[in-house]
Amino acid sequence: MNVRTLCLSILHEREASGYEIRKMCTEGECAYFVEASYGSIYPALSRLEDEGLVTSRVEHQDGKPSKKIYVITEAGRTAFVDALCEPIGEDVFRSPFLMFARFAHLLPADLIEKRLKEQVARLDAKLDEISKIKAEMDENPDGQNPNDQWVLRYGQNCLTVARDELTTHMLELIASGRTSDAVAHAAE
Amino acid sequence: MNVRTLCLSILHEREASGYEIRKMCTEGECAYFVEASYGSIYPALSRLEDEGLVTSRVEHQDGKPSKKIYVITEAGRTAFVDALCEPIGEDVFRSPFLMFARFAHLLPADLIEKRLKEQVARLDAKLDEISKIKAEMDENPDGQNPNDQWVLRYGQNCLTVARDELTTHMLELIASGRTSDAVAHAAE
DNA sequence: ACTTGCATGTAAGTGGTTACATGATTGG
DNA sequence: CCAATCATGTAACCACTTACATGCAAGT
Repeated sequence: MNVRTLCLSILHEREASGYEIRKMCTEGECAYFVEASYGSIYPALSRLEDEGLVTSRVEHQDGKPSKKIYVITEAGRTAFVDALCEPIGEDVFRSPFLMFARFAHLLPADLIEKRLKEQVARLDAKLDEISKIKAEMDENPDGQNPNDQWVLRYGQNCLTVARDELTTHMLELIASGRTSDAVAHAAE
Repeated sequence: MNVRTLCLSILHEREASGYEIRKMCTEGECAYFVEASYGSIYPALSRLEDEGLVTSRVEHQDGKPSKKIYVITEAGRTAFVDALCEPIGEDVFRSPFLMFARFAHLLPADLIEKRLKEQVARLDAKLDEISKIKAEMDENPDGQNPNDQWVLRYGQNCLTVARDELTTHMLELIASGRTSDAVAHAAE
């Protein structure tokens, strides 16, 4: 899932500027399974333009800086569908949290508790975001991507079990941690 | 979760060679949430040695090439615990599969079905691996990491919902796809 | 004869991120 | 007055992957 294909996927649905694409990645409907920074989006877009997969036009706005709006071409649509037909790459799940959990017993119990609560909060925040997007989609269901609901529900369910796992089994991890006595002792 | 910390985490539990560390990442108990290649492990280990966080000894074997076994030092253990105390980085979930699902309606129904089955198979394979590791741990429960069970269950539950989501809602995605008639029509 | 597994390592390439440079406008 | 939002872009850097180089032994 390179940024190039990501841009094509967004432009497949609507025209957009680099700035808008970035926003969609961090806040939009697919925020929880893709991400990209300006430093990768802008070069990707100009490369796509060189290859004729998108075209651009500059739109002047008053009060705001002008923006460069990219539109996908027929060649771009074809290239995107071709990319989708390729075998699907492996999903990547890299979890600093699980690394922490695996070695929690080395740390003081109160730190473990703090980190676990932070993790729950993070999952809740993501779940809230998905709910918000779902609500928005219910409000104006005009000609939108038919599978967005499907993807959103998938994410919601995965995040929900993760959250539930965490809350119901928190205490076990905390209990594995060091008491403040043991930590003080180790420090001697 | 850089490879450096990954190496420290493994060496914290047992001494190992670069080759063995690689195997643990691809097959071992944490295979489903970390990964690393030789090209990153070997340089990381020699850098760790330069910094005095690990030491190494060469072990000659007959019939097999000699191996360089790395052992963590006290400084290494401290550095690792210090790293664990840092705020936990965000979990990364990059999903080419969800990108595919989101745009499945652009593709022929039979291709969608094929890809979905592949994805189920992949999830099943990962679940099998976890079960196998769990079984191994039940067989010889000698002084092993107390939180491995916790992490394994977490992964198992997350993968299981993903699998169940997929199997129960497969047909919706397939139905959104193009019939072979429509595809033939589009090709004209 | 060929592949697989064991074992170490390097060099080139990739696919990004972070930080910087720039600048106008709005809101607190 | 400062921060944030809108908006584009580049350059330096980073962490990692892929492919290559090497070699021996056991299994198929």
